Order: sequence, then C-alpha cells, then structure tokens
Amino acid sequence: MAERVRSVKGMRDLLPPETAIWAAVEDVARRIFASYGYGEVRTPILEDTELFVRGVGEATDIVGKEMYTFTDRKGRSLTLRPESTAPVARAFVQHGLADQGLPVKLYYVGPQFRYERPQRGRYRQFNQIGAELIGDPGPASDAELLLMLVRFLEALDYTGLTVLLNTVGDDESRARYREALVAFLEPHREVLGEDSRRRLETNPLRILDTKSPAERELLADAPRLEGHLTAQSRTHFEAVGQALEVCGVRFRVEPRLVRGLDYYSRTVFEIVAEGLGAQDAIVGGGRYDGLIGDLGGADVPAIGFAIGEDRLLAALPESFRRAHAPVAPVHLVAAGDVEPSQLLELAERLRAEGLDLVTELGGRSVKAALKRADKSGSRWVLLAGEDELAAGELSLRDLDAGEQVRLGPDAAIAKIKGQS
RNA sequence: GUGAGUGUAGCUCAAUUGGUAGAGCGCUUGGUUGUGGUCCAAGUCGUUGGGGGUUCAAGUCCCCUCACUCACCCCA
Repeated sequence: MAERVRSVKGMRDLLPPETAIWAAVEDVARRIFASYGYGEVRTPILEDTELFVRGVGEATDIVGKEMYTFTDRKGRSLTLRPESTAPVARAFVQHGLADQGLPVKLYYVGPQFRYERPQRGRYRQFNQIGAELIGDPGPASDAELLLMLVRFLEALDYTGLTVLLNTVGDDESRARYREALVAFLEPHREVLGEDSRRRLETNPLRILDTKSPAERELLADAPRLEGHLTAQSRTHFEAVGQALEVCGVRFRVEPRLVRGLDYYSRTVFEIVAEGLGAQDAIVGGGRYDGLIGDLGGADVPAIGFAIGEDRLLAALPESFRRAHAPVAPVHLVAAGDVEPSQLLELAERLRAEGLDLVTELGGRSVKAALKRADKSGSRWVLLAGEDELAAGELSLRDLDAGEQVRLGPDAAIAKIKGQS
C-alpha cells in the first residue's frame, strides 16, 4: 500500500457532526454582532509581510518567530496572517472607510496561522471570531464591545467565565512606566531569565506576566503601572469599569495583564475558561489607538477582540451542543422492483415540498437501509415499494414508535412536519 | 525552540520473565426472497508508526527517525 498523506502538523480536519456545531456557534456570533450594528469583513489570508512587522510589532514573538512567511514567484515577501486586527485595519485605511462616518464596526470569522509547537488548544491553523470598533475613543465603546462579547458567550450557554481587565495606559503613561520599571529591574538583572532580560530592552511590560516564581517575587515590589497613568488614562479606565458594573458585567482587574502585541494601548482584557489546560484564554483583546496611524491612516482610535474559536468549541457547554446537534433527515427507501430514477424523481418532489431526505439507492436490502436509517438517528423512513407506487402512496415508518402507515405523499409530509 | 510521555485493526484497548498478534465496538452478510433497534451465526479488519541493531526467537530489549500528546514558551 502506498504511504498515506496526512494533514500538515498542527492543522486538522473538522468533520461532521462537529462542523454543524461550529456553524451553529458562528451563526450565533453573526446574529449577535449584527444586533450591535457590526458588519462582516473578509480579508485575504495572505498579506504583505510588512503589514504584520509594522502592525503587530517587530519585537513580538509572533512576528519574530511564529509567522508562515515565504517569497512568491516575483520575490515578494508574503505572510499567512497570524491575526486579523492588522489586516482589518489595513482594509479600513485602504478603502477609506473613515469617510463613511465613524465609528465603523466590523467582525470577521476565519483561519489564522502561527508556527508554534502544537498542544492542547493550540494549533498552527486556528480559527478566530473577532470584532473591531474603529473610530470612537470613549470608554463607553470599550464597555459596549465587552458587553457584546459577554452576550455572545452567554448565548452559547457559557457560565463560569472570568473577564480579566486592565489598562496599559496611553503612550505617555506607558513611556513613563517603562522607564520606572526598567530602573527597578535593572539592578536585579541576575534574577531575570534569558527571555525577560531580552525584554528589558525590547518590551519591558511583557515581563509583568512572567510565570517564573523568582521573577514574580521580584515584581511584587516593582512599581505599578497604575501609579504612572496619566489622568486621562486613569479616568478612561475607571469609566469602562463603571459602565460594565452598571450593565451587570462581572470582571476582575488584573494588574499583571499585559498583552503580547505591540499595538495595544489603554484598555486590555482577556477571558479565561475552565478545563482547557494551559491554553485557557478563549478571548483576548484591547484598544489599539495608534495602529491605524502606524499603517498610514489618519489618527483613528479603535478597540477589538479575538475569540479563539477552537478553544471556544473545546470548552463549549454541553447544553448548547445538544440543542444544536444536527437533525437526521428522513430516509427514502426503495423496496422491491423500483427503478432508481423513479426513486430520484420522487425524492426531488418531496424535497421541493420542504422535506430533508436521504435516498437509499444502494440496491441493498430494505433491512440494511432501515438499519442505516436507525443508526443515523433519523425518526422517519419513507418506503417506496412497487405496491405503494402503483397506488400513488408511500409507507411511512416511525422508527421511534415502531409504527407504519400507508398514505399519500402530502399526508406523509404533513405527518412528519407535524410531529418532528 | 526546550523537556517529558505515548505509538498494536476504522475506534477503545489487551498480549506473563522476549516464545503462534487478540478482544470489544464498528463494518458486511445471513437468520426474515419488502422492515431497524435486542438476540444468534458467519465474514471483514494489522507491514505492531518507519528504519536499523541484539537474539535461535522482538509488539516486548537497544539506537535512530517520524507522528501524536502534555508542559515550558507563546497566545486565541
């Protein structure tokens, strides 16, 4: 036997019936996001590498070592998108969406690619459902975006999620704090690990979310970002929290929460779920007030989030799964000497009347066909035998009740629709 | 990129100190020439991930390699 070709490492197939659940989750997202005035954007999977270098940041791990980058036939450097905020921002600038009036509200659903070692909840191709609110600097926008996110998760029957909230301040706050943090850490260089020492130069704030016990101990006495916020940043953050409280959204302020993408500013957040192992963040997001300017657009503030759809599905409540399991269609079975073409024609007429059905054309026994119908979870079987067809009728078998009646096609459809 | 664990049938797993590769589920057929679930019977299913080595003999021991899993890291 020839060697089997397998899917690429870290990339997986999604098969029925699981794909039906994915579709159901995405339907909920579309419905809820639409109810907040968001429209769908679809950007290319491939972008100019420069977009991510400038947008996500050269010093980030994503850009530094996790991108699928290659040169095309003309020598251009292209990259499989590792995230979608930068592409959406690029599209916003490229198409002059600001001229339609701000804010612009967009959402997307689709695959992202990062070259990492796969493990639970982490794939090299993974799907994100994200939303971006572009063009409103106010805290009420932060709160509304979070509200929409929470409502979405509630609609999936999620409970027991923790919303972690923090602010990384505006540029000025961050510059001040950065200086203070480096000044504090510099004398303790020897306590820091290799990564943290490198970050002391490139991105000191990232050191805050270290898991190293020694570093954590050291950081306990470190200056707080909170103490270095500009009055404006502080007011903004307080207003976000207040709005969430008014709307009944529970959250926890997590001062150590900083995010790995350079474009974040002011409000940042994360939602973690239980039972997911080490990769438990199902949502991450925050403000990116400077990104659109960095990409050559006007100075337009924005905020957004990205949901890890694979993780979302991995932790999806059973109740939602049950409610959205696909319904097995009716089976139409030929019995006796019935021409396949005759059965096809009959099936088409029934489908035209709004019946979902699968045909048993295999030329196998009625017994086998019924077995398949039963295993599929279907309740109804329509038997089209010589006798029935001659009389212009069908036998409708109710597999649950074990009952069978002969009746005309319209009556059969009515009975199925009335009882399923 | 680093570390650890695991690879046996489509799936879940057995196989004693190295000694004939198995079970359940699934799938196909029959018991019912046009009737499912339960039951009974038969059939189908393997280069034991791959390569090399040790041995009379390797699923089992050793080396290499690949894949998967988990953790670090990273992040969704």
